[in-house]
Amino acid sequence: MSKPVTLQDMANHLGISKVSVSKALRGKSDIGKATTERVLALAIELGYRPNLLAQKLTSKHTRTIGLVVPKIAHHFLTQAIDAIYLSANEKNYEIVMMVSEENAELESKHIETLLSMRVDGLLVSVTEKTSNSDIYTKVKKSNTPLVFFDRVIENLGFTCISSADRSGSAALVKYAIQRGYQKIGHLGGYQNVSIGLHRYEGYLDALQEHSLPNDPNQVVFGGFSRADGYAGMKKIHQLGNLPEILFAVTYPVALGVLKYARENGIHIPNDMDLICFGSSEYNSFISPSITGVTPPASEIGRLALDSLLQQIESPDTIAAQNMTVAVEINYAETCSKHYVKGVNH
Amino acid sequence: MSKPVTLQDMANHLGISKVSVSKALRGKSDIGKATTERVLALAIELGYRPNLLAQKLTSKHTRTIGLVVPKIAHHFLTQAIDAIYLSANEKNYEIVMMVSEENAELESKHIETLLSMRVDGLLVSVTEKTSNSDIYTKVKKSNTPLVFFDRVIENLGFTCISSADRSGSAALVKYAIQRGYQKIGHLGGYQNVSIGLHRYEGYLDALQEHSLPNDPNQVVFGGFSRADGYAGMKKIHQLGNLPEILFAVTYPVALGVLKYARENGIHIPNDMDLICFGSSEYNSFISPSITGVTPPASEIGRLALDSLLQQIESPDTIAAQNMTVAVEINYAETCSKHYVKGVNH
DNA sequence: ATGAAAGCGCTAACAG
DNA sequence: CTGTTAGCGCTTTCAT
Repeated sequence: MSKPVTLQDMANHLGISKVSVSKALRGKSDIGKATTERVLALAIELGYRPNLLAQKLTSKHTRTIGLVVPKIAHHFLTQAIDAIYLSANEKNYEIVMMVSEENAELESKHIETLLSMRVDGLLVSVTEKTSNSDIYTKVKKSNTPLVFFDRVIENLGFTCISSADRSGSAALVKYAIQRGYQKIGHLGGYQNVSIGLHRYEGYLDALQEHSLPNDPNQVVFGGFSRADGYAGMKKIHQLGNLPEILFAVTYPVALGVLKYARENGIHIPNDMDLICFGSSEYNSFISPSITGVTPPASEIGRLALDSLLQQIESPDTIAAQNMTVAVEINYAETCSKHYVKGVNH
Repeated sequence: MSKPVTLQDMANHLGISKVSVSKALRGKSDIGKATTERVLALAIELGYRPNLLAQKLTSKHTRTIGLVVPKIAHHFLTQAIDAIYLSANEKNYEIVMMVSEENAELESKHIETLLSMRVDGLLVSVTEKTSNSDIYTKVKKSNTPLVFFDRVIENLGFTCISSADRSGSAALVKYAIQRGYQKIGHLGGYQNVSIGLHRYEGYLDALQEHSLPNDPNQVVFGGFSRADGYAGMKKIHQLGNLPEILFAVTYPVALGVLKYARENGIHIPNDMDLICFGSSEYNSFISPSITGVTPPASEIGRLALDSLLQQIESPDTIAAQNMTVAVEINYAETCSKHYVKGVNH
């Protein structure tokens, strides 16, 4: 194992001190031009590679930011992560990503590790089950800036960047109502998770605004995965009395609904129609393609990073600003059964 | 900014030396039980968090492995990455992932950075365009173990783990032939990329085995994305003379074909049929769902990591073993037009 | 323009 | 059982 070349090695070669080598390498103006050039040449010749660990140990900032996500095989997150990496790269920050696998304990452990690595800041999207916020208290104590994105925890004193879950859901459901649907069901997410709660609230807002009854029998809560959608739809089916249209809390949940429906002879959109919060890059290929509201994942990722960097680089500016990013309805094959004059797009 | 607690801080508090604190924290047996407990208690009280940078600088291994991928929003890679993270976590290694964005220069830069971080090993899937292998020569010189996975570069002396691109493609195309298709086209990938080349070779193998002519007019090469599939299909269409079935080098390419076909009144599978290498978790929802061959992404990820860790942990064992993982045909709606007795599954 | 000294936080080696 | 010394590779400060 050929040991990596160090500053001292180069200093020995050139018969100068390692301090001079260090300075030359960093182009400090107080080193002779000739010396600088000799150093640079030798560095290339020897394949010198600075030891980032040592550098970071020395300097007070690490230019590293920690990213914690519940999983990566998830359309929204994948896109957001992509944007974060891209953006970080431009700004010369390194990202260390850890995956919590929807496991709250692992999430804590990862955050601890990241703090131990002395990251300059943290970007986190919480698990479905995070309830205990001890770890976040620790983060606060450590004085490390943190920004929540997508699945956020409010009121902990950290910036939260998420999609306009409530107003977006309301807009979507209102659209369905205008389209002529009256009996609207909801397959909701866990209510202790921000997106679960807010999307449900938006659903209620829309019903209320149009003075439609809120029938608890038309609402089932569960998780955010395809399996949850399947199970939820099963419940609704077994209750008898299908809604005219069902609002699913996420795209995977909607797919689960589609699957259950297909297997049980429920025709979508004829027997029951479907809308959801979220989408997929493959939506236009899916049959029926699902009308829904799409959160701007990349933008959320980028905003979260920007906000974090701002907090890192100018810690004295104003405190945490929450931010909500508008969503857009994207029209597809579902939710188009009832044509209503003037509302068709 | 409250400075993090250090060993020295704790030593001062307790009136002992920092070495004792360090030992106590790590449960070394040569420290008194009483002292150990006092240290542990204080550590919790003060919220001591070891500085990983310092630890890693000291110890010769960092238990960190670098992962370089061309992008993350890609079904296969997403799954493989997932498996790698999961597996690494179990084995107590940290993953530092960097995204090359299909950019060879960025790829080199990332690898340099990772080497500077003194990762114990590297896992890389190369970009579509990687041609210059200088950086890999440097990696060799640095004596850092590296394993290529999925998109690999052979003959550089590194272990390569990939799916059985050639035999899998051949098997798929042979299946189509048995099914009765004769005029088989190919939308191939760049031939300087391992998967592009091998899948094309497999296609040729199948034709040859069945003594079918290899008509260059039925083959178009390009990239691996949906846009490439769209463009490729356009070319084939403009050539007139559609194949009976088209073998697409990747799933996204197949989707591009689907899109072009839909927009141009070509009905799949009636006017032309389609098969591809790869799949998506959404395939069963897509219309028509595409018959193809699915590489075991998770397994490849896991194998790559295992192989790397083995090289890291016992460097003296035998050299790089390439490995190819068998793929399975997954039957869907395409490639089922010609029913042939005894071949239907 | 150059370098000696000190220190970042931690651990290994050796003494006592 | 506990502590001293030395050093990981680098940078900052302060002489020269």
